[in-house]
Amino acid sequence: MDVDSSTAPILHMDLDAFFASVELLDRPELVDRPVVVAHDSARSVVTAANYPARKFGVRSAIPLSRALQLCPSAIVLQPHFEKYRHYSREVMSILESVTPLVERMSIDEAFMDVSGAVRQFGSPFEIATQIRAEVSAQTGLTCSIGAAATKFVAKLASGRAKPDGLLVVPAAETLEFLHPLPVGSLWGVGAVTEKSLLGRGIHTIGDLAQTPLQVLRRVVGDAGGRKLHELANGIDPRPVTRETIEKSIGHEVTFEVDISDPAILRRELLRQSVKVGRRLRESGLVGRTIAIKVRFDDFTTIARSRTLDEATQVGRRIADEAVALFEALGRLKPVRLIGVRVENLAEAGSGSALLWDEDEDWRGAERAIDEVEERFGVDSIKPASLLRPAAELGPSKRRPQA
DNA sequence: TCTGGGGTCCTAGGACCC
DNA sequence: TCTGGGGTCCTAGGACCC
Repeated sequence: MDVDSSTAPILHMDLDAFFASVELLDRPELVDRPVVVAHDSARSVVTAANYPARKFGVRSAIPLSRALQLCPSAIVLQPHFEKYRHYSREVMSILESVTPLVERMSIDEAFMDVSGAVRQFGSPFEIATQIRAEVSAQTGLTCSIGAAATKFVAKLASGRAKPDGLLVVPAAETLEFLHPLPVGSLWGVGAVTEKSLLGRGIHTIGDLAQTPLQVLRRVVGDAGGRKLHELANGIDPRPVTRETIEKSIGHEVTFEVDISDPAILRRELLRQSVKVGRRLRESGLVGRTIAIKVRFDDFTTIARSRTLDEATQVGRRIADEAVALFEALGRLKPVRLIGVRVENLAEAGSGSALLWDEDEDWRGAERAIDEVEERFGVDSIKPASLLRPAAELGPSKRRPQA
């Protein structure tokens, strides 16, 4: 193929239906059948769907119950995140064998800037072709790659190439490629923004490019307006950069049934705080702001946070703050979701901080929680399962594993 | 149909300082 | 006595992404 990709050195690689594809490596007999990856629970949502399932309108993030209505014959497989991390690492190291300039966006996506690799490996088109072949040979997975002059055009291009495709958008063809696309496909335009843009007669990225900046600012705010205006005109100066330090670490849980007992909610906050503390220590980080999030049965959601004088990585300290924030809420509606997050992160040792070693009393308690989790699984100390005797669970939602 | 869990970024208002 | 503007930090809420 004769494509001039010399002006399209930014690549965006996206693994196709990643979680579902990994599961299907072990279940090749199911590849042509609709398959959905989701936790087997009343309130779970689809985390991945293969292409046969998508034909029925099944997409990730829709409720599993809805997915099974759309496609009653769908086979539901449980997720295995450790496996996904393994395959992700393998694919990322293929990318890094071409250039160190790899920016991981998520477990299944990455940007690369191959400007510095063309002398050794050939044009961006040739590099992308090699990567796709290598990924397939080494993992059995397919991926799609977009190549363009900027990150967000490369990302749009990989989306258009799916599944198992490659699309090059030379710099000179950027606007021609961009302008017919619907506004909703633009990065940063979600359901809410899309609706208000459509309401103003702005349907395509081309429409957006012609909309005065002031109008956009009114719709999506100062920063958002400027961003949208630039993107619609093909401008995106963000460079591909390697990993940066995390900004927050948190955990949250949606209960299978709404919870009103504050003792159960406090215990869940404690469990999550311990996990957050452990992750902070593993990353060598401390955090100064402790935040909780509570979602009620009517789906309204509130957040409360407090910034400490001294950063911490100790589960007990996090739990003390989280529980205090929770207690200050007073009487509550039944709770659907609760979560803990630590923000304002810094490297441990970079300033005044309460470190793990200084809080020995708590070690025993953290170890006890670890042991329970290890022996009985995380679910066994999740409030929902404690509240729901097996008899109440009703007929299993699990599909026959054909 | 009834909405996960991991995050990032932006806005707006108030406190406080100069 | 009243009034200012800029800057920074903190908190709450919400849109968005994968």
